[in-house]
Amino acid sequence: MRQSQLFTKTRREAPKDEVAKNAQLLIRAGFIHKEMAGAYSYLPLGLRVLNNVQRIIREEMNKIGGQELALTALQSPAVWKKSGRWDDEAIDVWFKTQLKGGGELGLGTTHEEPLTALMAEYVSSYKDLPRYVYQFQTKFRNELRAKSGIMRTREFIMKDLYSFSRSEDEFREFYEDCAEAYLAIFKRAGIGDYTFRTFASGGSFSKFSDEFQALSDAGEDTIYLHRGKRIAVNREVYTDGVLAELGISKGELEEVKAIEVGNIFPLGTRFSEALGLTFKDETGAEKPVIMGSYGIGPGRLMGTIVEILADDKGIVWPSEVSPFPVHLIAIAGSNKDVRAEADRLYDLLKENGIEALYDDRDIRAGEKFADADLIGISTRLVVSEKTLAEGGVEVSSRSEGQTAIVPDSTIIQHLKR
RNA sequence: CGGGCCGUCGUAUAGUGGUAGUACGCGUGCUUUGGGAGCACGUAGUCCCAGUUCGAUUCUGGGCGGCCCGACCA
Repeated sequence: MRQSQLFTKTRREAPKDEVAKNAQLLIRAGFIHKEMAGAYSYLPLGLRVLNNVQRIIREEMNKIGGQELALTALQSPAVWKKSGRWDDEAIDVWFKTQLKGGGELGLGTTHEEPLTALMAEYVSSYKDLPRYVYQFQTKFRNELRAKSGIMRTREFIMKDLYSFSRSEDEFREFYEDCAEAYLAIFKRAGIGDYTFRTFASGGSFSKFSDEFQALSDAGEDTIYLHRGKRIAVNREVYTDGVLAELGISKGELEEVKAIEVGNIFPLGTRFSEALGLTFKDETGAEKPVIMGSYGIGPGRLMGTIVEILADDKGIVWPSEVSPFPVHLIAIAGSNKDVRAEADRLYDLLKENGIEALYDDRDIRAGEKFADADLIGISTRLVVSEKTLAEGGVEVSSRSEGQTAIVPDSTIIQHLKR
């Protein structure tokens, strides 16, 4: 896309009401727009990143047998009353409203109840299991305090997958598969080196759960980390008993701040029993389905990437999530040859299926470079009088910085490598 | 929900009980053109409602909104 046509603009300064690095940079670069506290719109560049994050997650979920669907955000109280979670005592972040004709309605905070009820219509035999179902859905949570930019908002998209298994062993097997898939996701999203599977509390549903914690001072959580063994423990379950179980001791652990980018946990039969999701086993006995729940917030993951990888000049997107694979910059001034060569290159990239953000604007070089650094597209191509004279294109990566002149006859090969 | 701080052009800031200033942005023109250019002219603002006052952007009260710390966070 031609940058001259992009409706967003970069800003030199961050708005004073944002302190979080992720929000400051994403707003300055034109990726997001704050509508109100805890609610951000995604602008063209931001949406492209969000879609890339979701694509990675979708691919990895499909690999382990996930089936995608989309449940509604509007929630009927009926199913929640069955599980006892309609009560504000049970879930205090409900956004509730009324129908015109009378009757209550909730905006989904999570989707265990409706999906369990839905599955009950289709699952009746052991032959119908196991099943793994997920969605990307907007969640609404009336947080007392939204904070940290896009990390903790009142409206956000969540990938939530639910597993439906016949036995504890079958559940366990998928649980571990999913943990592996999560690590693959965070690796592809560029924060693999910083992200650790972390032993955590199971809250009200089970004894334990696993969080995926990305090391960052911007994090809300404190974890105790054994880097060598890549084992981590959330502070909330940092007890001698847990450490003994994991075979580690306090002395070998470091205390670090981290962002929870994913969480997987067993649900047992808590919801299947409440909502009548059962199956008949081989002997004809009726049994409740064993469930698990697996969440990742794509928006929070996007914010985490910014928090961890950004430098003093701006955002640094890993190639798989970069809004465009290539940022093509023309330093033309009034030189028509440079302009023509940049146009030609832009078309060439397009013909080869490489989408570029093409900075064809009539502004000075310094401003283009500053904007490119801020926006953070992973690969930069520069065309100028200098590169024209050298018979090539200047290529550099946002993360590493060094530049190289690549002959324009081999540029496509070079980029596809 | 407890505590604290804060609302001034689009953005960031200064200032005042009596005509609201600066920078960036935006517009026009000329010059400039590989790291956020220069000059000139122009554009645009005191969150809302009361109260005090001759007069409130400034003081007082209320409202709305925002941020931070804590609590909370399947």
